Amino acid sequence: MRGRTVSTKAAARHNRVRKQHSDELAEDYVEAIGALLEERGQARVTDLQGVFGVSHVSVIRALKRIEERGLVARTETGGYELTDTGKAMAETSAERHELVVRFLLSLGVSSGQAEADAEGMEHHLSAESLEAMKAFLESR
Amino acid sequence: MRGRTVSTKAAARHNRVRKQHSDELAEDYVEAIGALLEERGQARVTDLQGVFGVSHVSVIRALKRIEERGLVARTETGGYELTDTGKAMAETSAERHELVVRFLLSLGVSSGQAEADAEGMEHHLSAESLEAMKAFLESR
DNA sequence: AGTCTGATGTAGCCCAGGCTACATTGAGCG
DNA sequence: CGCTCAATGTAGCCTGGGCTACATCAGACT
Repeated sequence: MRGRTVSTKAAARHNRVRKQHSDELAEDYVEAIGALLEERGQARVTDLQGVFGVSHVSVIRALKRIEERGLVARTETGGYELTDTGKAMAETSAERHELVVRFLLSLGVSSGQAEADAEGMEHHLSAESLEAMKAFLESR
Repeated sequence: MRGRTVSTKAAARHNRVRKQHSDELAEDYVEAIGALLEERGQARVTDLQGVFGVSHVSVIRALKRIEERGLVARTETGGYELTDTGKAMAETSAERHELVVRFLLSLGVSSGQAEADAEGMEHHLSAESLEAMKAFLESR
């Protein structure tokens, strides 16, 4: 039942997961900004504060770091827009999210739970696993 | 293709994911300690340092927090053992890990990648999704 | 006994992601 | 014109998870 080995490979995996965590926030932000731009035509600090349920200060600081990474930029009107890199990331992110949700739904998971689980999982799936999920969806 | 709504529910999900992250380390530690105890009969700071590839200081601090949460306890000989709560968590954790790996393998994901992805995903799956995966495995 | 080495622990630093409390700024309105 | 209020920004603090550098401490081996 157990079979897992306490190997040195665990260290590499552990590091990979930590790195993924540091990317999650950036992905969540570009995804949210992309959605806000589509729905409301603008993405401001206050909007994002509402989305994530954190203080406006946390939003500002997060945006600063994400701006430094070249994913978003300020507009003249005080809002935020996505750079090309940001747009690409938002698109991939949204597609991946959709895929994971559809996959979970096809397994019989309820809609709300599929959304919630996808939110957590989506940053930890390799291209290989995503392809496998896609193939599975197409094969049914 | 998009369809996602920037709802207030996003805030709740976001918070849930953050909480999961704070639990991940604890789960990883009890899981590793469980495996070490099985394989070597002891779990010391140095062993865990090797497992996770971090400094012994990080291990000590993590263990301190985990000890405060009642998951592990010091042995007379200087090592660590699992409390009943810790044992239960380690067991669930290991079973869940196994399940996720088997599930990914059954989708056709390669063994190494399944291991790696499971490591990241396993902390973000609800009981409902895990059940769905189990059902899927049994139905084939 | 003395020394050397591995394991453990402490002090103190960094960064990210939270927070509250306090400024500033600008738009709308009486 | 001036007031108010919402949005934004700054200062400064907390926690968790990293780190290096420096102390112990115990056992092994001359």
